[in-house]
Amino acid sequence: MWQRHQHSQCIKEALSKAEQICIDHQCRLTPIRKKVLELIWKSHKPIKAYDLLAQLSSEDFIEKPPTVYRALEFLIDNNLIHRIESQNAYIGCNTDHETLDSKFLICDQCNEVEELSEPKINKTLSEISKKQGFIPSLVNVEIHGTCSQCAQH
Amino acid sequence: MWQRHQHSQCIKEALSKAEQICIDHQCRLTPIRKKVLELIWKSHKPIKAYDLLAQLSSEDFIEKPPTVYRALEFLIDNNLIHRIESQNAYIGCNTDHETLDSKFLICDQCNEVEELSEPKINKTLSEISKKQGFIPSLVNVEIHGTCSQCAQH
DNA sequence: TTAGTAATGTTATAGTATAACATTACGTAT
DNA sequence: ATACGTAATGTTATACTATAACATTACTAA
Ligand SMILES: [Zn+2]
Ligand SMILES: [Zn+2]
Ligand SMILES: [Zn+2]
Ligand SMILES: [Zn+2]
Repeated sequence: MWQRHQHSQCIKEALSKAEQICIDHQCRLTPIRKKVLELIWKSHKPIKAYDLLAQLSSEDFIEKPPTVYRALEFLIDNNLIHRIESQNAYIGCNTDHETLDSKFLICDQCNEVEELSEPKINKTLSEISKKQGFIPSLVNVEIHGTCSQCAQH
Repeated sequence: MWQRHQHSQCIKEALSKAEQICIDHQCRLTPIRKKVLELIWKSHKPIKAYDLLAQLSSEDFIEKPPTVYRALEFLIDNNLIHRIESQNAYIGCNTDHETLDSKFLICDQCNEVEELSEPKINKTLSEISKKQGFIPSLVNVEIHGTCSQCAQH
């Protein structure tokens, strides 16, 4: 799914994107929010709220559930991360969003997740919604299966 | 989303479909499973596991979580119901499935849910998966928004 | 029968998330 | 600088969702 890559670069980019978005949205990337975002970006696999909690507590951060859930909520609201509904887990956002949508390929073998940004999906879904007189505000697509890496082995 | 209709008909159809599927799949629609399916079909809104539990306990059924979760698992495995991931809730299946997919329009106003069966969605998603070398096994689509009924008011 | 499997009963606990209220930090107007 | 309002975090408690593990019962088919 992902070629091996300098992953620290991903984190750096995610953080600077976050800084920019916070400027645009007039909100603050506080230490907790930043730390949670970093932890989430440590891999391309979804991470669970209580795993984040555990990692936070091993550093100098408060380790109570509301802390991490608030940070997650903030990051989700600003499209910096997404929730993988089928796993109760969270992953960094890898695309730019014009609409509220999150669309993923989820490998059930290696558990890596890739975000899809094909406008064609949104277009198809939006057309079908309209045909039913339904006005969509938020789209979530989760496709489980086997990624190309895992399929080769 | 739904025209007013004789809803008892929905339940009847759901039950007879379930009977048939159990014959085909060589499994049993036991009293508990049947009761849970009926309770789910009482509306076109998703229902939560613990709400089912409460309703079961008011009748002569055992009211422990494993009971209802087992019934839900059975019904899901046989494509008789689906789980709405964004709500931790369950709803009756309204379509015939060739593949493992569940696709829904979810009205955030009235909370009614309509299952989509457009093959076009599956086709689009499957094409895009393939382009990435991804082999899909299960698709979940949840579109939140406002249904046509609610949009008129 | 009887053995094997499927389904359910039962107890306990794991895992996920939020309510409610107190406190602190920050931005801004005076 | 001070005071004020708001945003963010701290804290405690609890609600909500789901499964593990093992015992018992029901069904099926030699
Ligand atoms: Zn994204
Ligand atoms: Zn994989
Ligand atoms: Zn269905
Ligand atoms: Zn509606």
